[in-house]
Amino acid sequence: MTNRNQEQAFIFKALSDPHRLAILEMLSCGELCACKLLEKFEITQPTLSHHMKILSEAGLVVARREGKWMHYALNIAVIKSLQNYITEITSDKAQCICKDGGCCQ
Amino acid sequence: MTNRNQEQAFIFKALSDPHRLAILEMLSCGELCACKLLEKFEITQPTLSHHMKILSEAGLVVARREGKWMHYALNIAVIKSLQNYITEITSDKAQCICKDGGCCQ
DNA sequence: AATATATATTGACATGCATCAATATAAAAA
DNA sequence: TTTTTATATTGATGCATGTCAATATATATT
Repeated sequence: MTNRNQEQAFIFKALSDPHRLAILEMLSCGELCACKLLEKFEITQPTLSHHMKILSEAGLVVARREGKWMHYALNIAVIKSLQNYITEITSDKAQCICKDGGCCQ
Repeated sequence: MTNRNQEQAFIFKALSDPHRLAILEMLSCGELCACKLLEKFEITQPTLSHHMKILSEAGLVVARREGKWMHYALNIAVIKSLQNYITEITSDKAQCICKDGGCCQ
């Protein structure tokens, strides 16, 4: 269990809530104000703030303050990196434990 | 917040544990026996069984019994579908809430 | 300076989760 | 049929999480 697995597990945890997935979806074509996100969900403002903190700490979104307002945008680099990680760990490799010989044959 | 988001959130939750990511990685080049997985981690047998159940229920792995032994393999279709989902929700779209006009400009 | 507005933090609550020891089940071997 | 082996289930424990009401902070407006 590598460090990389732990880092990526943390990012997957941020993605493991349907509200947060919907938020990312809303950000997919550009930056949005928190107030705009809040309009679209049946959650309170503190709950939205909590979700945005989790997405930010995972690096999935970047936050920008503009006066009173917070603007959030996708962090495409982190998303692409996650995609690469999924591809890597699920692709066949030359060296692999399953080629060590069996314990139960 | 669509049904799709809820389904995929469930899959991301299965991916949000470093042990489970390491298990998927071990399965990346072929089917493995539970006993072989167990050898490689500092967890008890019931804990491994718990993790395999979560991965199975998420559809990420398929289980096959052969006598006393359980063999697990990646379910590539579900993994590909997850990849597509990530791409979809994070790609720019023609119709998007962020083009509705602002609440805070 | 006082007020209003947008967002963040705190504290509480109920639920969920990773883990283990103990036990149960399933299948093979003796 | 009894024993052994591989895996699953149960129950308990400590910790994390999503949610809200209440409050605090930050910024703009008057």
